[in-house]
Amino acid sequence: MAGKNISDLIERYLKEILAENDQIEIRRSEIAGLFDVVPSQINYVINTRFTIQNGYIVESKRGGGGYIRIEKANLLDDGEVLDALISGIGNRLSQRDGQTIVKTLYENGLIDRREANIILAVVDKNAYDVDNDLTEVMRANVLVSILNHLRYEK
Amino acid sequence: MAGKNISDLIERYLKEILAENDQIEIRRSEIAGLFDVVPSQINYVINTRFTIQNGYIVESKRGGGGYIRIEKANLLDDGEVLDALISGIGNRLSQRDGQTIVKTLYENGLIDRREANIILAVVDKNAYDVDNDLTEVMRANVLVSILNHLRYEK
DNA sequence: ATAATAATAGTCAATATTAGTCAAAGATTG
DNA sequence: CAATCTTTGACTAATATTGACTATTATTAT
Repeated sequence: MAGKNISDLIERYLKEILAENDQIEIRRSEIAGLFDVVPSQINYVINTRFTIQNGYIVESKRGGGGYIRIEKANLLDDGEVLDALISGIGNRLSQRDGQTIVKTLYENGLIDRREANIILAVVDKNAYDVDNDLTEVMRANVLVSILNHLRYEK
Repeated sequence: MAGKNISDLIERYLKEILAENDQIEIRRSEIAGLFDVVPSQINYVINTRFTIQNGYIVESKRGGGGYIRIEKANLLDDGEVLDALISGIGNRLSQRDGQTIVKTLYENGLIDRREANIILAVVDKNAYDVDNDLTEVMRANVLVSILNHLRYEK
């Protein structure tokens, strides 16, 4: 629990700031310098400790003036439904199963009609111009991405 | 929101003026001088931030009395907005351009915040678990599929 | 009129400045 | 000891900045 390793210290440092601001913007190299680690360790900390499951949204930009921004997500209380749906999706997903999931989301009040229609477009077999095997893989991935975004609102 | 590089500052400056006038006419070298950058950086800003996907139309003239004019595109109905956006998408689409499109959809009232959030999930770089080339192709396909669906709902 | 010159903007590629990925090596834990 | 987590760094990718060169239009000189 304490902070035996540097990643934990970096995590704690960032979370202390986030306790007072609901968003921070860092320069990766600065934080790395502060803790005397290689810059990519900051990515490691973010990928392991600031995920959406942990309640954080991370955005970044490269190039001059680049940054990494960490934001506290405003989590909704449908997390468990979403967890269940996500774990039910494997590596691939048929159009039919996708439609079933959309229906479940709608019936549980997680999305309205218009939102359902958008997601149905994503699940549609014509949305991917590749062979069926790859389509099923892509469909699974994209739908999971959507479900994860339904965890919070901006 | 981001604004630690000069291009962002120039963008913001121009958009502040455009918030009150629906068109502006600048002398490239003047703006460059104002921000102390080389003139061609103004082209960079325009090409990356004032495209049709962003909802702007740009015209210019060289020679004495030359100018660059930036105009807010005044698209009449939703169908026209969708046509313009779709025509700007080729076979591939970067995350950045995808985000720009979502923003334009929102600003034109075609989608609300929650819907924007869903489409952002589709456009997110983590939504496709394949190499970047294929991701860009898939992203273009799926987003076009969504845009076409937006035509027939309401 | 025509040609030369000045006054603009456009293009493109080199360089600079960031962040991201990935896998190997090392450390910790059970 | 095996599994997992952390640390490191070489390589990659995205974005921004710069400047040399080009293209277009207007003005001036002949």
